Amino acid sequence: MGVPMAPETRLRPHGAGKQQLHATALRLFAHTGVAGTTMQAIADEMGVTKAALFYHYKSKDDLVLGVVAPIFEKLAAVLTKAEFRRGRQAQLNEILTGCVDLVLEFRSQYAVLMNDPYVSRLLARHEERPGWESRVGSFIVRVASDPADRIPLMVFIGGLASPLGDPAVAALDDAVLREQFLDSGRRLLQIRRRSAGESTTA
Amino acid sequence: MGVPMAPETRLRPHGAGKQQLHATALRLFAHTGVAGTTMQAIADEMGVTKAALFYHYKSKDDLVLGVVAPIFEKLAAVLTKAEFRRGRQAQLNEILTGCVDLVLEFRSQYAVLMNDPYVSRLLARHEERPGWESRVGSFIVRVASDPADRIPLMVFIGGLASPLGDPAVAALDDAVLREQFLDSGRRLLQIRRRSAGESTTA
DNA sequence: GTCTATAGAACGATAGAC
DNA sequence: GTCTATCGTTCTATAGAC
Repeated sequence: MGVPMAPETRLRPHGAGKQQLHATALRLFAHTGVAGTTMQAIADEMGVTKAALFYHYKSKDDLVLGVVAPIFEKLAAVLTKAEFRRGRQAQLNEILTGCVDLVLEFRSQYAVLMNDPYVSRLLARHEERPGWESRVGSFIVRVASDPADRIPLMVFIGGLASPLGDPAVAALDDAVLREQFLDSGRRLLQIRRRSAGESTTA
Repeated sequence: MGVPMAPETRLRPHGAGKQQLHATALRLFAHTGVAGTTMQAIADEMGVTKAALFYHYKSKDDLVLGVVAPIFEKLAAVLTKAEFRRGRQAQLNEILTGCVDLVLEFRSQYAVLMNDPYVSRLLARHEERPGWESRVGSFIVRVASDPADRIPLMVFIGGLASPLGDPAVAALDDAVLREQFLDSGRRLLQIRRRSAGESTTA
């Protein structure tokens, strides 16, 4: 899904911090893909030269990791928290609320982490990292050992990234978005509205 | 689909046709992304040289178009068919069944068409093409003029690509997959099971 | 229809001046 | 902390032999 180019968050050539670099890189990653975004393009967008970027990050992979690391860590936390829930309903609910919060907080970072092959391969290459894909994958397998049962969950986790690609949707209030996402997830995963406790039907 | 298959589809360096080229390119596109897949990599995978690829396609963009064109055309047909339905329920149902059929028939092509930024930009650049994104986008707007109402539909259309990334899911029978996808979509979009008629609640 | 060889541009990344 | 300049590699794409 395409992403609306932001109205140009240009910054002064000198004195730019990692904040703006992250934001600019993320915007281009979401728009052109990580592999399709060159260091030159990021530098041009910021009004600096390529060499300035390599002062802050020793490689492109390093920059990509810097951009996706925050949401990666939080996703891992959501999975861990869900692991400790007893019962399928409670685990699904934890995933539901956790992922919705993640999407709202990180927006396009969610799509980049979930959909961009460059990121998947980069994280898998770093063996220190647990490899988020196998992490998410093995979690899903535990929640739904039968492959057919995984489908709604995977549709939801993957589908969450799409709506925010629509500018009109992205402009909605967080409260409205949260309610819509949660409702969609509850219907898809067939979750009762208040199932926070540990008692489940399973 | 009346595709003229050569009686002997051998995979050795010489004699490989566009069939194998499409299949090989698609596999790499799905795995590494279009921007991250070089002509060299495709050639290596097929056991031929780069130059051989440029005999069949005059450019990389041309190859990409060749790979995604079939599903692109069919997606456009699904949208057109849905446009002629009267009532929101009937339109949603048409989209639901059409997209599910598309995913099952084209598999990873669906994910590449929907998720890869290279493809979106390529199709948008060709003004002869309607631009599939604006096409899908404007259709969604017609079905759900309120942005908040679009969310479930976009979650579904975008989310359909995810489950088939799991090998265990991809190995399931088409019939099982179809049933799971349709059930997921009906719950998400709140579609009655037999809503083929034109009467709706709206 | 595939090969070898290569052109010309763009890539990630580095060195050294300021 | 950013610059200019450049290195070595890889990219898409082409030319010409077979």
